[in-house]
Amino acid sequence: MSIGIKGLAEHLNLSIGTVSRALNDRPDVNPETRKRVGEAALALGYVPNQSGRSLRRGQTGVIAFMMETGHEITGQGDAFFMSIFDGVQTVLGRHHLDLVALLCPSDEDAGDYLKRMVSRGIADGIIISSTKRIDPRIDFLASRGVPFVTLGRSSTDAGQPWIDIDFEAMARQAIDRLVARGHERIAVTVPDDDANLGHVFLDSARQAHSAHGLVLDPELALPFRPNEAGGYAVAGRLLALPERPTAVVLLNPSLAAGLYRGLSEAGVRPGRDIAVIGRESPQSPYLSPSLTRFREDLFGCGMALCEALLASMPRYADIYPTGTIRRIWPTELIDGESDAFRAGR
Amino acid sequence: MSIGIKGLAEHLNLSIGTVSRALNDRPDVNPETRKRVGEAALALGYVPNQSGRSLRRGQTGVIAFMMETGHEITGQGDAFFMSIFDGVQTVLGRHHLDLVALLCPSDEDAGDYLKRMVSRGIADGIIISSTKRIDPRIDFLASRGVPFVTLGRSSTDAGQPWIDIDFEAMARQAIDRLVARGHERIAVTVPDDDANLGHVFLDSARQAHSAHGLVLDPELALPFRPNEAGGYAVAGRLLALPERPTAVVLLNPSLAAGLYRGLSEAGVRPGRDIAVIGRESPQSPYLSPSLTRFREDLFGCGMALCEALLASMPRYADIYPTGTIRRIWPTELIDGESDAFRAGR
DNA sequence: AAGGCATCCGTAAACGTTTACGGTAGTATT
DNA sequence: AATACTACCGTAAACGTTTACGGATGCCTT
Repeated sequence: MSIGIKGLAEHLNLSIGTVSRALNDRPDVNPETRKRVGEAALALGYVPNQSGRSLRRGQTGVIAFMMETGHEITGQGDAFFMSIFDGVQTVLGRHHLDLVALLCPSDEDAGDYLKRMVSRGIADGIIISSTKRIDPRIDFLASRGVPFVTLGRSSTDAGQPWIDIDFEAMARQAIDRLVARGHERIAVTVPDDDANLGHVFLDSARQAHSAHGLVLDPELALPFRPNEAGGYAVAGRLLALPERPTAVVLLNPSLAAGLYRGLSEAGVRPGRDIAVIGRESPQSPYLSPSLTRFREDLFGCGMALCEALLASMPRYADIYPTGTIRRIWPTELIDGESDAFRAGR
Repeated sequence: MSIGIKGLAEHLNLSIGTVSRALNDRPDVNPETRKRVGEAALALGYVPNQSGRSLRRGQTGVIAFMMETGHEITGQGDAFFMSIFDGVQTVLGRHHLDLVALLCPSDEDAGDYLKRMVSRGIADGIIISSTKRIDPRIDFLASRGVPFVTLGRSSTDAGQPWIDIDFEAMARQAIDRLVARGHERIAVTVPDDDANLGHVFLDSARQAHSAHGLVLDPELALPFRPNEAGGYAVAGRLLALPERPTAVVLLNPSLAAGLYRGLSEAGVRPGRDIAVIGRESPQSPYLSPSLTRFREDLFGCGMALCEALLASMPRYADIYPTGTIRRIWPTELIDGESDAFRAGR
């Protein structure tokens, strides 16, 4: 098809070795020759064949981010992943690495899919997200020796680096705040699958309750699907409870909009009739009444994630601090009006 | 690192050629040998090196879908891309091909990014989405000879296959319907960039107006950002118009929720005070009053997209109909209450 | 002037596959 | 029994790079 390094070398009356060195900015090549080669490459539209290069170098220059299409990327928090991608790509850019997303079909087992992609050798390192409490992908990647990092902890531990948002602090702060305002029946939301963050959040919420001498009614742990419709459904379930909670904490960014819609249809107004604490999303700044919510520096989180990955790759060991990086990523509470409602005494 | 075909061959006392043939299910190899090889491969955990294979075969077995992270994947219609992915992957699965997403950083030129990815040889075929009226990516891919298909037409035409949603019909049906209900001041929404669908939609809306002896007031073409906040902004701009339109047509699936929110804050109720026609999104089934909206079979669209791509690849020429496929994908109007409002006589 | 050194470049092997070709058996055909 | 065919397998070249090694040239040192 197009020209290779061989054709380029012939055209320049040089050996392919020299051309390769010139293109890769290696030391022992005449600056003038280097210039000639560069110009000719541009003129002839030469692009290195990545397969040949990967074969020889044993690396691809690509980092992969795995996500599942069935879960609706967006549902997990809209700008959430996009912001993280931006952070990841910022770091990758410094090393001439690129990012691709591995899109696991909804009807396929995530483990099988990952296995296929890894055996394709599509990437030098992998980021997996939405970790489950028990996540076979982790053991698999570890056994294969592929550098990887997880966004989210897991009880499946292979000693890999991870970055995770501080859901403990989130639960504690939310509960503390609500209890201080007189609430005793506080609903919390939990994912409807084995997502690890759900377990972390629920455990912490329970602990925070007992720290105040309260106990979290199991009935008040409402399962959700991570999208707007899921928030709407939560509103329905919440209003249908025999003894209505006076407050609710939303674990997922997408829920607030749907919850607001569901509540408003029932004439229940956040901040006046019920206290709501949620998470930052593209919609949240526009919600009315303004949402009291947790926000994270997701761009920074993406950067940290990427740095943790690179630090675990031998090739970049000299650039990034050694040792496996594991960080709990801080979250910040933004005051709004949605939790202004105080429970009766 | 791990075992290669050479080690496998030594372990079996076979030549690498035979092992390769056995693994690739080629005819001239003893069934028993084939079995032995397969078992040994499994036992030793052999996985073919994709770089070596690609180098030799000249293909990667991967199809790439390019999107821009800056535009917020979700913003362009949430489940929109996810449904399309599902369709694409269904077809790809039939040919042992896989899908990856190329995530162009928001701050990088889409053309440059694509150029890098193509030169990486990361995929055998490329799908590009969100085509612009003038889209340099198209010329580039054509000049490189990479098989590709676009989701969306463009005035940059390189003879490539495309699939595009029927925005003409959408504009026509919406305007016809609204005019029939007495509306004469109908606002339409258009993307705030050079997206091709914006041009198509606006042109058709104009034609539909003149077919009824009306003219579309340029002031009523409201620019939008493709997400919920964009819908909210549209509501604001719409209500601020000196002479308020009696109807509005939303081109993007994400707009309706934000628009509803904006309108409701101003006490304006869709279907009672203004007619609204939008597009299907994950939220739309839950909106109240129910949204009159256009819906497409996006799963099927993804399949068609993928088939159009494969049909343009010599390798699959015998499986898919020859010739470059270009299809306008039908859209369907779902009745709701949001456009019940009839303009005065 | 002979040796040493630096600079630049060519040679060839290697990365892990695939595949056209030829070779060796064994079996069937004349 | 010579021939032809089939079934299976090994050999080796090829894909497009990178890179260790050595060779050639010219300059500087003694």
